[in-house]
Amino acid sequence: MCSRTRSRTRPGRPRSAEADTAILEATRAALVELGWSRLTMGDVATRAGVAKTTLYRRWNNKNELVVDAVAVLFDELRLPDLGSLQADIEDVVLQFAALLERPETKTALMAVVAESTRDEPLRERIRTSIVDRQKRLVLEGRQRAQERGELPEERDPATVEAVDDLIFDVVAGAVVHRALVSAEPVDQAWVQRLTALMLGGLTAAAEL
Amino acid sequence: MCSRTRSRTRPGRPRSAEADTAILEATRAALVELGWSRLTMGDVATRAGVAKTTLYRRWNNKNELVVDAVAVLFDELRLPDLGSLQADIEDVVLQFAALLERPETKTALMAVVAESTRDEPLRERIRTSIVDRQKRLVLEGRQRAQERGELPEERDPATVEAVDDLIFDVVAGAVVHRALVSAEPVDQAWVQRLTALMLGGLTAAAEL
Amino acid sequence: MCSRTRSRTRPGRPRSAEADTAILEATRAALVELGWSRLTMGDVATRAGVAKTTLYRRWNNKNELVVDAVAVLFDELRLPDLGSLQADIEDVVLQFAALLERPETKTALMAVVAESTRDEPLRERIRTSIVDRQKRLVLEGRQRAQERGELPEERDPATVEAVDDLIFDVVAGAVVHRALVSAEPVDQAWVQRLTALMLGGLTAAAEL
Amino acid sequence: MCSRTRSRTRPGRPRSAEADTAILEATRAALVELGWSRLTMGDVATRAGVAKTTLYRRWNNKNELVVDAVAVLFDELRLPDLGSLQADIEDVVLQFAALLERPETKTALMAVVAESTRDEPLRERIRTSIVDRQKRLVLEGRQRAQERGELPEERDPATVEAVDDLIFDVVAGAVVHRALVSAEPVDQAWVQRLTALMLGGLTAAAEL
DNA sequence: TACTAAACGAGACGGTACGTCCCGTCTTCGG
DNA sequence: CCGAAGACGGGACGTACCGTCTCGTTTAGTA
Repeated sequence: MCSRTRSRTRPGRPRSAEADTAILEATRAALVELGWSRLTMGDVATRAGVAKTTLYRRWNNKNELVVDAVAVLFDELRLPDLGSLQADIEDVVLQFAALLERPETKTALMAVVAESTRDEPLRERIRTSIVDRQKRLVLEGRQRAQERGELPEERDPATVEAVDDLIFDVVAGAVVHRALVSAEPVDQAWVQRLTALMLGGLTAAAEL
Repeated sequence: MCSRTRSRTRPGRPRSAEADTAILEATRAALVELGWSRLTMGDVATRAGVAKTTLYRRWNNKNELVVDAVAVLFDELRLPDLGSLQADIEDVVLQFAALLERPETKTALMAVVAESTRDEPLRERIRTSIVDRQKRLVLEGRQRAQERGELPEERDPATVEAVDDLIFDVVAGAVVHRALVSAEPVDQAWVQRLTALMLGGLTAAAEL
Repeated sequence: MCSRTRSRTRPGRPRSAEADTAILEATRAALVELGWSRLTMGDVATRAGVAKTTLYRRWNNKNELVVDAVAVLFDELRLPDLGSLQADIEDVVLQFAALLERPETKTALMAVVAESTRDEPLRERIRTSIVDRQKRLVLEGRQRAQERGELPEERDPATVEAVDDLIFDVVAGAVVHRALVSAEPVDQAWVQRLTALMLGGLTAAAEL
Repeated sequence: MCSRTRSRTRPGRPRSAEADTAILEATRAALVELGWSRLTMGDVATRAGVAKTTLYRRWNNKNELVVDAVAVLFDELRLPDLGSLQADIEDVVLQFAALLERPETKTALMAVVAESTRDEPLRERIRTSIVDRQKRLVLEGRQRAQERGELPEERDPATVEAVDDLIFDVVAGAVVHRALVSAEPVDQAWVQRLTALMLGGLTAAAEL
């Protein structure tokens, strides 16, 4: 009945919380300096002042470690309230672009996604640690826009979710593609065009 | 007669053309079976019935080899003429999605893009071998739509190019993101929504 | 009354005697199954149902543990009284050979001796736990033979000790070398030859 | 018919002979400094200016490497001709004792013998590389002694071999046991006693 | 009966070496 | 000069144990 039942305190020496944070910080530092492919577990361990075994006790491989190390950066994204949906979106897209410019994300993100095509647990970890967590931005933005009357209310919840997902893929995908594949700057002008295209599409679709 | 002749037929044994195609095929086969990260140069050489030296004589490293092996697949994309822009786009997007579903592209594409963030020559090779070659689809589609009157004529060439680039990043980015990051199916329904969003946005923008 | 009492019964929980015997038994079992080099402290601890800490509280390292685990086996050697020195020696040599055939001694003995060449405390432990304890057999045998008149009395105690030591090294060394280095069977015929050689040499020497 | 049939010249780059000798020398140096148990493959490779893989390409493990490194030292043993069998034996036993005192053999020999109890290929390697090669000393000694008339001729070849083997085990075993187990000096006095014991035994046995 | 102090199990820790895999280069021979 | 074969120096991998440590939990004798 009381909560003491489940795994009160595990026997043995508890894991060091300091080690966790030191490792994640070291991983980000190594990503900045070396990039994904030159990052090694041994180097991360040395930077963190930790034994290699301590890394492997917590993460099965380099990919999962890097996902966790990078995931936290995405939580910094904030949807501002600048008065209009267009402005809010432009701001958060620029935040996202700035994040993708950081060397620790730029190289790591694509690499783990590439690996995830062959690694189901990794894909799941990416989804829960990064993707799903950032969908909140789309959800928030749409809800606020509807309250403001900038977007029409859509009743069918399945349609709502489908549109949210579409927006997420379009915005995130376009920014990533622009930044990493096309290797062109994600500047204010481009962001304005992207946002206009998308909002135009949304309202046009709603009027049908 | 002049000294240029030596470049016409160099002395010694000429390079085997068969080796080239065997290597690229072997690379694709290895990608299918092993994925990017487990693919090794030695394995490709063995599959191709070729010595490792022969690989390195033609490509500097694994990344460039894989780009060349995969690039040719993208040339299969064709913009059909189904009568309406909407239908044409939906068709080519589905072709692109099918291409991304193939294991040899799925795993390789993101990986080389990831590497390219730290490797300028590789980025250049990706751009010329893959990216720029596929922009033709956007160009073709827009021109044909304008001829049909489905899209308004835009006079300023800089704007034209900017919009073409935007469309390319949006469509390619969205599909890639949907397929590889969100790991959701790129099915007819989703493609219709994407196309509608985009065309809606384009016409809305043009009316301003 | 005086402060020496604290050494009689130390405060705190006393060490478990069961643990001691369980550990030594587990060590022998592990030697049988795995041999010296694959035996690990963690494995012994698990077999004994004991924590690794408990091992290290009692023995400084693997070598000392193994010496203690094996030493007790040597105490089983008994010099029988079969009526003649030749017969007595043959019997005890065969006992010794049988002991060396057991997998827990075969693999462990040479290994700890090898380690002892670089580890003075270990050498001392081997000497006191094994070597010196078995010299009793030579001493007993010689004394009994002299009482029986099978060997002449030697007066000089230094010579006596030197000869005892020589016999010990010759017999033990020959058996070990035959069994482990030459890897030939220590059978009745060989033991007879060895014993005859030695007794012949001893009487020949005494006649000089 | 011609000798070219068997493996004339294998394809590919041939193995470096310099690497072989450098590795064996480095192994002996490491044995001197570190002893058997602290010797590591990586360290040997570094000393030899060679990659670890080069070691593993030639030897399966540390044990086999050490056997080969040490074996050559035993070939230095020479049976001198000092006029009498007793003197010859004493001399070669002292050579053997001196060899066993060298740090590279002292620690390594027992260790590989210990390992060989669980490793049949290793035992075979020890036998062919070391043991059988040194039996020549016994053979030579006996033959010369018979020519000189110091030992009676024995006709039965099986008996001859059995006695040769016995002598080998007795002498080698006694010296090793004295030096490494008893850890007492193998000095002139002790060697004289050992030789006398053995020769006495041999002649006594022959007279029966 | 409670206190105290050591022993206990469990298991995380920093560290070292392992033996393997692959890299990209080189050295040989034969075509 | 090309190509196969394969050895080379190098570097990272992920694993296995080492011997130590830090927990919370017994288990005595003592107060």
